[in-house]
Amino acid sequence: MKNKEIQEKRMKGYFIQATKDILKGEGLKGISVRNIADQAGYSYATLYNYFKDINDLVFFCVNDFQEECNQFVNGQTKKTPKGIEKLKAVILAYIKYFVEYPGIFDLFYIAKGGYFGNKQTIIEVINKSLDNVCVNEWDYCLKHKIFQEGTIELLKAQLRYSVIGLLSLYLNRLTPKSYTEFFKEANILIDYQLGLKGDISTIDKIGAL
Amino acid sequence: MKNKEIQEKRMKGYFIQATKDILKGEGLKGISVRNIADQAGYSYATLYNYFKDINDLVFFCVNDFQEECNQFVNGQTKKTPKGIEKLKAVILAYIKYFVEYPGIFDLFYIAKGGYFGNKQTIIEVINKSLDNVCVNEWDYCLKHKIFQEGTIELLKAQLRYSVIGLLSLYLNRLTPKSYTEFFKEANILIDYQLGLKGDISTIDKIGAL
DNA sequence: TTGCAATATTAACATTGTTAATTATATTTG
DNA sequence: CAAATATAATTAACAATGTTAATATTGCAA
Repeated sequence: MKNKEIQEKRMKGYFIQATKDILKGEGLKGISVRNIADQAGYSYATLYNYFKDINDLVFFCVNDFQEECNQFVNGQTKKTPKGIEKLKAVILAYIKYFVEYPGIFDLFYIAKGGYFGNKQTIIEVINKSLDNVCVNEWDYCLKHKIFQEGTIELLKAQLRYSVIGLLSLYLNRLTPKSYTEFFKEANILIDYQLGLKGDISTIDKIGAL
Repeated sequence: MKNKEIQEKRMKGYFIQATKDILKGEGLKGISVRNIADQAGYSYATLYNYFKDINDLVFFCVNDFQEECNQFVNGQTKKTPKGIEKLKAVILAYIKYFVEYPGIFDLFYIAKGGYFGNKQTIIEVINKSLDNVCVNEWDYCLKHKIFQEGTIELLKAQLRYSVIGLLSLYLNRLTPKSYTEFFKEANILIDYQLGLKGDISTIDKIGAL
């Protein structure tokens, strides 16, 4: 009974790994049952012994990618000293992660979840994705009274939405046209929202500076 | 020679109308060559006599929908007196339009443009979509010095991105779960960004209130 | 080793976009 | 007006997709 479970987990792992590789490489458009099965070294129908359908499989990757994203952001920002500037650096690193892997952005924010009303946990992960990456920084801001608690909630929401929108337009609509422009736009936006670069935005922030 | 053009335009119109009807009804997932052709009263292959491929056809709808959106917003807000409150009302109406027609949101912001590097004009329409809807209000704000010019550009960008992000999460990920919650969230967000509801956000806005 | 249960594979189907071959329609010309 | 030609629409066909059913293979217990 235990062996069975181990083997099943292993098999699932092969398919999930194959799916992740494809997503990071070719992106969502490279995803197909046959492609995944090929990459995993099995026949396409075998996949259906372990996953209800292809969406079931694909959305298994979300947790892993969120974890990877966290580590990526950590690596990029661990030397940055705590504070608003670090918060900004974390958000920019988060953005960079998805620019590097647009397929993962599609998976998180673009692909239709459709009928995974059951997979509420995965939706939760996606919804809290940016907050999750920033959690330590927000805590720091709260502890050091850089922002008021209510303001933090507003900023979280605002950043969550605008980061998604920014990435959507860039990855989907090539607007701005170059990465340089895009990155500058991201900087301006975050600076403005966090009250950096002389553009003092809220009374909270006036107190903080 | 002229007849030919008229007829061709008419034929294109039939397919475009069919596509628009499907997008407004079933949404993007209802779009298929055979479905469109059925609705238009022709065979599926006939479509290829008038459009290079299905994307070519679909993206023809963008202009019409943007126009329709403008009128929708106008109808919803024409009695609102000019000023920041009207700007807010316009943005909310814009959001409502896409909630009513999620398929159009998909078309504008979610569907992959992929290889329409040529269709730059359409990307432009999409990118300027919200600015376009708000143009009169921004003019009013500028003329009446409600915001400084630089601030307006920042606010435009910020609103553009966050509205797209907000709609993405709601329409794609059912977050927030109910329309009521979603609408409240939208209100809070816009209030905060525009400095309404006592949450004075920028020095500009302090001057304006 | 034989028989059974679990698992993997091939075959098959329906649906997609797209192209080629064919038929029907319109237009031009004698 | 009738025949020839050009134009436009349709059907047939193909490759790729997701998914299921039928078949083959494997691993294990008696």
